[in-house]
Amino acid sequence: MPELPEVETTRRGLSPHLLQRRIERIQVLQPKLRWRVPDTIQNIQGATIHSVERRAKYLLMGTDQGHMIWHLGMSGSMRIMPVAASGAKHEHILVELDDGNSIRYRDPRRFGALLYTESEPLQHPLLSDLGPEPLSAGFNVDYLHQQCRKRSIAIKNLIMDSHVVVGVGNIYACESLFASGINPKTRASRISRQRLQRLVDAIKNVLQQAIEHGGTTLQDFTQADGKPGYFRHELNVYGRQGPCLVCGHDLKRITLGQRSTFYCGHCQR
DNA sequence: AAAGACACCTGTCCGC
DNA sequence: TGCGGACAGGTGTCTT
Repeated sequence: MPELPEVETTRRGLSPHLLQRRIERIQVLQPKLRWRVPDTIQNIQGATIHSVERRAKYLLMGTDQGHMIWHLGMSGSMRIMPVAASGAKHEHILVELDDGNSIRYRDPRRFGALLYTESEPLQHPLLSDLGPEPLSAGFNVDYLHQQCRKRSIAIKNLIMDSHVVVGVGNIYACESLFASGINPKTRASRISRQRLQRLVDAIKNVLQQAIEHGGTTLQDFTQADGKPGYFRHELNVYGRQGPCLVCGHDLKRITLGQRSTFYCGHCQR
């Protein structure tokens, strides 16, 4: 579920509640996530949180006793709640802080993760081979053009490949391609540099707008304070059927890379 | 090396 | 009301 804007929204919501807080206790109620939560996570008990960062869709919490690496998978969310608050269904991990608050990690489908490392988290095998951040200067038309050379895959699949660029999931891939007028099935190598420039701009724009709206809530996602994200109302093609909002032709729904893909056959060529 | 299929898990929705 | 099937925001790993 959560794509980059939802993870960034979560990071921004959590950060002021966590910085300089001491971790009193970690309760792992359900260790079976994407990977089993390591027992070494308990090493972090008593540590003080000094950073809350994001890389791709991973949330990184740094302490003086190692780093927590979180992933929200398809259905994960994290909230700040009083330690005394009763638990909700599918709340798998509770991190109790020294101010009476706690982080509540909830993830019905359990595709998410909590890992622990005492090394530099960016060196972790899961993070070390990732492509550039989409909102960074390193993600530009020169880079994308280079990545598209000799690639026969559909452009949508390419921009969803985290080795090419991180953070672009199914919703924002569809929306970015609509905004740049590119058919999602187009083979990457056959798109002109000029159109790739439009795509780069669209990806940055869509992600930035989504962050400003607090992300997209379809079912599970909540911000750290429990509110949903409001970008859903801004979606032009994802999850829609019927007439295109721009030209009025019927929107199409196909499957690409085993993911539902929404687009307008008239606006996107 | 690249591309595609599959697995992991639970909940929801739709048709019968 | 119940049941079966399709589908859902991700991504590492395995097979072609």
